[in-house]
Amino acid sequence: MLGSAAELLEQKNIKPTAMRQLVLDILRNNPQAISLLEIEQQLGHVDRSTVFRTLKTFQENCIIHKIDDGTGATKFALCSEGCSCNLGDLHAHFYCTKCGQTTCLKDHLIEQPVLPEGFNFESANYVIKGICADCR
Amino acid sequence: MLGSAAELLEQKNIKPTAMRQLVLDILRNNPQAISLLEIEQQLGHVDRSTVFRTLKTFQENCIIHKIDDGTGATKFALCSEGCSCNLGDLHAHFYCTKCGQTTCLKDHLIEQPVLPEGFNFESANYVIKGICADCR
DNA sequence: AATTGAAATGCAACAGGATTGCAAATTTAC
DNA sequence: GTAAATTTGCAATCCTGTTGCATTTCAATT
Ligand SMILES: [Mn+2]
Ligand SMILES: [Mn+2]
Ligand SMILES: [Zn+2]
Ligand SMILES: [Zn+2]
Repeated sequence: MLGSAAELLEQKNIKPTAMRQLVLDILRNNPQAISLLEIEQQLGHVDRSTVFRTLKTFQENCIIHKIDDGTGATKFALCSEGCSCNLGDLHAHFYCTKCGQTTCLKDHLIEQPVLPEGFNFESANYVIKGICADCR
Repeated sequence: MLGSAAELLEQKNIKPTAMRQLVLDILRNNPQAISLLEIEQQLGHVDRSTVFRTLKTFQENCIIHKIDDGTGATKFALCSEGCSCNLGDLHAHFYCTKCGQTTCLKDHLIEQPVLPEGFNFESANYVIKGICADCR
């Protein structure tokens, strides 16, 4: 893993502002996917829209990917090194119905699906729901 | 397929009120998954919360299943005859990024996933995104 | 160092969807 | 027919995401 958040940002040609470094640090330190609200709370007194736009920038540059786990609040997780956010990087996610945590299942890659004639694949969101190991 | 909506409801031990029959008819006549708002609009002057609770009842009784296609608005589609909403009935869905339609891919069944040690499977939401046959 | 233009931020407001409390109406049970 | 339970309608609220705009920050240029 790269050293500082600033280094990672510069490597992607993103100006490493204070806010961006803080948000990225949270994402890096968090093993699970987290929501905008959770980031906001971990940071304390920050502006929601700034964090929102920060996350948008990160997504556009494939630093993080988003997961729609069905809770209504989009979750975000760090991309792996070398990720290009294409098929081959896409993986399933696990949502624990007990603790509400959302986990990247990096080993569970999403394969090119067989679709009806005329349908064209672009991307996918695969969320598996159940009870996680910590909650049993 | 069963005859009237009323019959289908009675078979599931649900009181076939006027509203429930109307909502069920819309769901049966619609080949694609639809949102609460779309149902509301097709019905004209109905109350959103009543439709909302109707859909909740239908879900609880496995008459319909819900799909979170990432648009922010939950979609609903009729369950197949004999559906128990368990593994074996679960299937993927397709969201067209051009026309916004969400389609049941009934042939694309969701298999029991291989999960990390200690994780327990309950259900899944698998949405494939791309361009549908009508939009090419 | 001052100027200036671009980028980022903070604040406030708004949009859209989901959800609830509660009273009125309808249905069912006795 | 009366009482209890269910369903409905209406209004209000919550929650998340998103945008407009003024202000600030930053970096390049003179
Ligand atoms: Mn992930
Ligand atoms: Mn379906
Ligand atoms: Zn858990
Ligand atoms: Zn389409």
